[in-house]
Amino acid sequence: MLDQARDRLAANGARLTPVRQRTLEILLESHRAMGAYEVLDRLAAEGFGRQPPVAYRALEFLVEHGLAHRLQRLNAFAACLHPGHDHAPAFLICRECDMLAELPAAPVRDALTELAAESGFQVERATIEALGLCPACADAARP
Amino acid sequence: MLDQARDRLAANGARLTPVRQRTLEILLESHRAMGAYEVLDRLAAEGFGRQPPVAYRALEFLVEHGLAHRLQRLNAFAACLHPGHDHAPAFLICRECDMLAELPAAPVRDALTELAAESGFQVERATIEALGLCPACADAARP
DNA sequence: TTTGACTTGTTATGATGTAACATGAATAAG
DNA sequence: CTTATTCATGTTACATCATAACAAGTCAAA
Repeated sequence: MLDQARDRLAANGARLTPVRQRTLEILLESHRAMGAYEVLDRLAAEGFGRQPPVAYRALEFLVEHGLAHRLQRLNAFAACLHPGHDHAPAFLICRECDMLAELPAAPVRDALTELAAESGFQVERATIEALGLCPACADAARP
Repeated sequence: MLDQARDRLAANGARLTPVRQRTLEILLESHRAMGAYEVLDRLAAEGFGRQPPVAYRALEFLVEHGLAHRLQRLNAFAACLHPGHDHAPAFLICRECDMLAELPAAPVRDALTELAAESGFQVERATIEALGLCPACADAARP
């Protein structure tokens, strides 16, 4: 896995330095979603730097090169535009103006639940969010 | 909209107090995704408390009662289990053990992109994450 | 009208993330 | 080989997001 990673990086002119490699190893070994500070603790314990940017930079690098993923958690709020029905919509968030749209996403959600069930995973809550351009900002961006 | 909200709450034995109502109004007026501290600034400027819990409590209340949504952002990392193909999988995250699974989600993603396109929204990146129980933890939970 | 549940506010702290700068290592140009 | 340049790593300091624990006030019902 590491050799494979090194090759991919070399092809892109990027290097798998010690911190980066160790960071990747830590993620691979854990097989879990890890917070940046958890990774940082491990790195620091092994003699690497103990300040947040050390971990964040290594992680960002791995994500940039397709060797790791960044997962999500809570961070912003918006009024529900269609209260009343028990709904769990998908969100469209404009990266320019932060405009928010809610999309009925029951089919998408059901597909996901079913797909997960095939591997024995019980979905309790699903997050479906898209980042992109709303019609207005897409128009404004066009010449 | 507010009357409707008040009715819904009354039916549940919950009250739309001034802070809560104003918080909902702020979200509704903005039509955007807002950070909790942004909401807090508005509340404080209007004579409500100026400490974080004031906003977080009101927001949490609205979310609990289906009047607002909580959106997401970056917060955790995991090794990519299938590097190489240009892929943007869905994630299954076990809430018990943080185990992570990647699911090929191209169909789900395409459905979302198409659905969004119907309202003129251009999807650039989509986040599909499910929280629930992995098979092992589901077994452990069973008696 | 007093009890008890709930609401609002506070202080304090924890958790997450980034900007800006100094130093050191690797690579490429001469 | 040596120098110049780029890239990596580490630091300090700070910005942003979130919650725990407690005190005081409000409201409805017994």
